[in-house]
Amino acid sequence: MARRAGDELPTTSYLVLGLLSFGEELTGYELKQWADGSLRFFYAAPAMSQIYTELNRLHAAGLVRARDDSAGARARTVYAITAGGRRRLARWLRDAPFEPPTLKHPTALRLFLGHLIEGDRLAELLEEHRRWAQTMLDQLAAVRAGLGDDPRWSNATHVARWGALMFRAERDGATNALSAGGGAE
Amino acid sequence: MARRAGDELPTTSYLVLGLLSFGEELTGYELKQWADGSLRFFYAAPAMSQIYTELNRLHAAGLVRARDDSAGARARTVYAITAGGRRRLARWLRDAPFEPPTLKHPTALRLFLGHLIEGDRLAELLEEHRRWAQTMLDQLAAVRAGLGDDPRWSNATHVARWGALMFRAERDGATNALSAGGGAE
DNA sequence: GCCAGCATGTAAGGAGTTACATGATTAT
DNA sequence: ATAATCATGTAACTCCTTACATGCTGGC
Repeated sequence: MARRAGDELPTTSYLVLGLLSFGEELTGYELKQWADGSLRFFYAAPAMSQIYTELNRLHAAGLVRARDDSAGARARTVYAITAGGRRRLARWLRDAPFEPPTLKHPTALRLFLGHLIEGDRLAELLEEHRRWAQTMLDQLAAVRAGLGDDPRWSNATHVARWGALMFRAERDGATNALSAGGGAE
Repeated sequence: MARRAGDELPTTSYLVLGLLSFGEELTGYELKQWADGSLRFFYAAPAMSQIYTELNRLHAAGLVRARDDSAGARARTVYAITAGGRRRLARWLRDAPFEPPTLKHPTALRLFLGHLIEGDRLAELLEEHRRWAQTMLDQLAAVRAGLGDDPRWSNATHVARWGALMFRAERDGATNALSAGGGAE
């Protein structure tokens, strides 16, 4: 991804900025937990080190404010979004052109190349995929339950519902492939 | 993505090797067309330059064979998978551990951050997403029709069916979000 | 004659990962 | 005590993309 136009930020920056836009002061560590806990259902969660990189970038650009919150000998820096950061994020949300989702689906790739795998092994993989999708559905349901009726999370609830549709498609796709020949053709 | 274990190849290598595993001799250009035409539905198609990079890598490792097929002044190199390449691919398909799909879903991210967008603009984005998903469904249906009953493509057919489930979830998710508040909350 | 498509690459560089390194605090 | 969790970073490196560069060939 070369040559980003001068002042443009990568999507991951907006992702971090977005998490901060709910108003809380958060550490890098906490941001990672948020990302892993809820965002990952629809957007690959960045690595810990990447979060710190983004925070530095955002701080250098004045889009977040850093406050030292060390307790005793323990280092702790909390970040909050600035007014400029909020404007910048809102501008991106409004002006960025539509971008289709990016998907990399190793299991589907392996099914596509099924002529080179033994049926049993392929079935195993599809079964594992099915289990994974079911786990995601369960975790998503838990997240959704945690959101409750708070109107502050109404958009999160919509996304969670959408996610449930996606993971059900994943689960059912694997199940179909399994019964259609992944196992005993 | 640092420190790939000595002899391991990135998934994109296996993707190219996989396209060649159907037995035809193909140019880099043709591989790109294949990738764009059928594979992209479940695996982000690599850029042209990346395909050439992979072909060089695979050739250096003896996994593909290159044959000069230039016609007159026009350069043309066709690549074919070698026996070693086939073995290597089969080994990966068999031994590689399960890997969950990677998804980056900008529209869902923007919906998640909907508190910072005007309803109309959000609705516009969701509508665009819905249209995109419908287009993918149409194109996928065309691909599927082209596959026919040829048993050689039975796995491709399974993948295409799976893909249809996924894109329907995309379309319906956007539609739901649209009626649930993306438009007029 | 000219444009779309065929065909092949190189260069620059951003995005993001894993591995490494370090230390404080809290629960068992 | 000791393991898990909290917390922060650096280094090295791979992947992959965009932009650039070049030229042939066939159809209109």
